[in-house]
Amino acid sequence: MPKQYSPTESEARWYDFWEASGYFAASEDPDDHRPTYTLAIPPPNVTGSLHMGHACRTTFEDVLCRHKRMQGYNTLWVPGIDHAGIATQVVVERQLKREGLTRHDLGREKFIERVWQWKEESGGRILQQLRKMGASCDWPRTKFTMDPDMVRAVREAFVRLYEEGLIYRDTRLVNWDVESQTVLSDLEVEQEENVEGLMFDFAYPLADGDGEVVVSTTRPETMLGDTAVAIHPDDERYRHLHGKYVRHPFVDRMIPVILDPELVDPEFGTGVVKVTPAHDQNDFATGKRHGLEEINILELDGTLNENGGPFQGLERFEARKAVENELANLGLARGSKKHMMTLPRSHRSGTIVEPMISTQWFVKMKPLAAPAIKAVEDGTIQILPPEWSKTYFHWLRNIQDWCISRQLWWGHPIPAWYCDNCEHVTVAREDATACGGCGSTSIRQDDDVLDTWFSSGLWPFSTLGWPDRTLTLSRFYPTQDMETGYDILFFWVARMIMMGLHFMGEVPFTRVLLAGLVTDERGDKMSKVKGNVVDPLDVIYGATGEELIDKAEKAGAKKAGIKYLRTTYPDGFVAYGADALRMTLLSYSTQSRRIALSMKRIEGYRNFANKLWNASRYALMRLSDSSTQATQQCPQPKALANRWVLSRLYQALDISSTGLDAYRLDEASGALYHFVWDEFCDWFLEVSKPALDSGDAALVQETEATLVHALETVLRALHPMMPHITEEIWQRVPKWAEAPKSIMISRFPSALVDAKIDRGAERDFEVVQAFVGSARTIRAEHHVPMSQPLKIHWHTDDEFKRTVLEAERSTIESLARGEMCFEADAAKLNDAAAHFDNAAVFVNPGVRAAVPGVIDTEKERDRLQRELNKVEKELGVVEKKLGNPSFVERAPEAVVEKSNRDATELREKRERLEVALNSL
RNA sequence: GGGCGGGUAGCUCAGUGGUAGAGCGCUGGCUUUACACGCCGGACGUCGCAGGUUCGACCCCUGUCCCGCCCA
Repeated sequence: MPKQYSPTESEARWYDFWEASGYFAASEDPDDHRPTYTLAIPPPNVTGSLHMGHACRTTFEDVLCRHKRMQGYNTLWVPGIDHAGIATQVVVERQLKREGLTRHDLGREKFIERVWQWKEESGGRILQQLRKMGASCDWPRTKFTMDPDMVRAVREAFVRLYEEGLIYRDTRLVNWDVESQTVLSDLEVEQEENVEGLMFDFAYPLADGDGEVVVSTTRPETMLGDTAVAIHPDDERYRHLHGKYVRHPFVDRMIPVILDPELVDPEFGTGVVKVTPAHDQNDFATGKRHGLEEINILELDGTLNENGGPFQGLERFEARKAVENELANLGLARGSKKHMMTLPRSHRSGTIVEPMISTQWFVKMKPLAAPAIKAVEDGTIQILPPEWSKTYFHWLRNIQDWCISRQLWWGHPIPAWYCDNCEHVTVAREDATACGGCGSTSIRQDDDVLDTWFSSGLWPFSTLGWPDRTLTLSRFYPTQDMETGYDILFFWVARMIMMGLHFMGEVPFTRVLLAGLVTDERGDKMSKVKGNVVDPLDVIYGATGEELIDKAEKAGAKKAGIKYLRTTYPDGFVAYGADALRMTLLSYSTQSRRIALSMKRIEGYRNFANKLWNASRYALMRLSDSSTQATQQCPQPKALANRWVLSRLYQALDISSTGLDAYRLDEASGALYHFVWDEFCDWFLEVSKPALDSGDAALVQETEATLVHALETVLRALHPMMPHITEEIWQRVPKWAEAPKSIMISRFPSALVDAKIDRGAERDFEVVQAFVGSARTIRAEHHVPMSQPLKIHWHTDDEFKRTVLEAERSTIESLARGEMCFEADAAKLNDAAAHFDNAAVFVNPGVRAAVPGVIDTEKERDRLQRELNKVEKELGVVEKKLGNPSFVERAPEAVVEKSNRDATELREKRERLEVALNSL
């Protein structure tokens, strides 16, 4: 085994081995009666390429699946990809653009063919990348949301909802993306806040006689669609306008003055509001209340239509300018001022969204939402972290109907056909050939496709065979955990719950785990433009600084982004490996919403992997000449260090299991990390050296048994988190005869068995650790080289401690590099200076020692003074507490008792230190 | 405007009603034959601010200021 663990080759080798061995596959065997554990992957976009968000989710999900699998569950992790409507269409359109073509040049059919072709070639690359993370998905079951069986599920869902009256077609004000030329759901619109805009004032002349009313708007061009001006009914200033009309200056239209207490805030602006029902949410509602005409002024591409009068054909922002100028020419402009506002932008294209009147398909949400609310209220579904339940409830309780049609070509076509001869709309599972109303064959299918999230909403059951009642479905549905980012709680999670309850009559999963968003080290969102995207594959395989910059530039990073990259990662990354990345991401997996990924932290876990590797090297070297094998039963050693390490091992396993069960993967991984490094390596391996060299056959045997058991066990416990390196090592560990072929199908170490926690051993070993620690401090402070052994004169009045220290003498002498010498006469240590030449002293609870021949008086004085200060400070706190009568009266007895013990111990220590200081 | 989350060591983050923790960084030393991706030491925090509850608060409550996110 080489000195350094190199992950790259090893990870690939073991991954291939697992996959080829079929270990990722869930069992369909009817005689397999193991409980099931199912987790459906949040299907990444087919256009996607692995980013830290995926890496993070994949790691959590893989840990959960591997853990359950090792615990004996028939585990199914369903992989898949999402067709991602707009995102994909945009990618392919961009390709066409490079060839000088648009999708219209190809036509719908050819275009869709082209998308499929692209999907076959490069789509789904992300699934290969998930493998690099170690994902143990059941790959042969991979689903694509446009696969034929998914199409069937989507159609079934649509038709059923339609038949139940939950899907309807209606004219609404929708969010129109003029660039992508499609409607967007409310969730797909982002609000850009605090944009400085211009509030423009202009006057409408009264139709009869003199006078005018002044209105304000940030979108002057919309006045072309105004069909009313509104005032508050109680506004005395405008009482004279009741029942009057104003004249539109550009189009021949009389506009009524209406009274509306809901729309108008008399305090705001002039107290008069222009009403454009076809292009503003509030105005639309107002229009409905007053029966106003809805005049659409825009073409689908954002230019003005025939209702724009003289402005027809202008692009919307040009039209804005032109309207302003023309109003000024007519003397109707009344000035403008800066105004902070919020702009609605398209999630995808980034363009400013226009509210437009349009006929679209909707899903009635209230009836679907009610059971979904209940499921979380009554605990059928648990959301973690629990704070998110509030957000979930708030959204569902105020839910609006869901606009599901999209004016795209790529997606699930809406299974609705319109008849040329009658009004009937035919909605059918199979492609319709004739009108369901009049039988005419002159029908055409709806041009639109469904919102991508419509198919994703069915994911937990469509992937298992629905609408057929398959065995797979009955066996693996409902799934258990749904792990995903909180950013799609509404988009996806809530909709899956609603759809699952509606179509399956059962929740799709019982627990929702919401992970935070991965950001760069500064806490900024990763974005290609900012150049701060850390590619998980670069972390796994390494990349030079130039490669990082090159990649960022190609992705369109701005100068500042490149600069950030250059200064933050000048040397790029070495190959840290997937296991190190996984551990890092796990260590962040807390309640926090932000995961500011730090490269140094990844390096730390890479070092941990190496530590584990070298500890194993040591263990295997030491075992090489012996027949010792790992056993499934815990050995029963006699030596203190052996008993201690096993006790600590099972303690760590307990914490780790508790963490896993509570989805606190940071705690689960942390417990094992600290056990391996701080206890197994730093103490146990060091103690094992003299033990294995002792020549005492019994001691050697039990130490070997303990060593291999602890190593083999902790490897299994670590496997869900660091699958590759644990397999690499585990394969080399000598094991019991019927050991499985892979660690990933071995049994997860069961946590706590009380008998294995050895309190006595832990307490005794702590005495040893304290003694060794003190001796080491003296050596370090006085710069005594390792080549110079210490002589440690010690004394204790505590029989137990004396027994322990005597028994562990050889261990301590080896660890501290010194010779222990018990002084029966305690007085000698009280006045160490008189009895030992140039002695440094240390004080442990109940134990004192003098180390002659090392002293540098100044340094010793410093060290003792520092220690004394610390003791006095602590003692001050404790004494103050004990001096408070209400504390003694009211605090729990155990707390008071402990304080008393602490005080006694501290006083003794203070006294010893003072004596030592004075004798210097 | 409403809601949610966060403000703890230089940095990134844990944390508990009973004397503040980790990793990295900093710092002193060390070829201790598993590991320098290491070992042994050391320094470093009035736990955002102000009140309150409590014998005791970083932790609970109220207010307040910053930062971030979501919704309108």
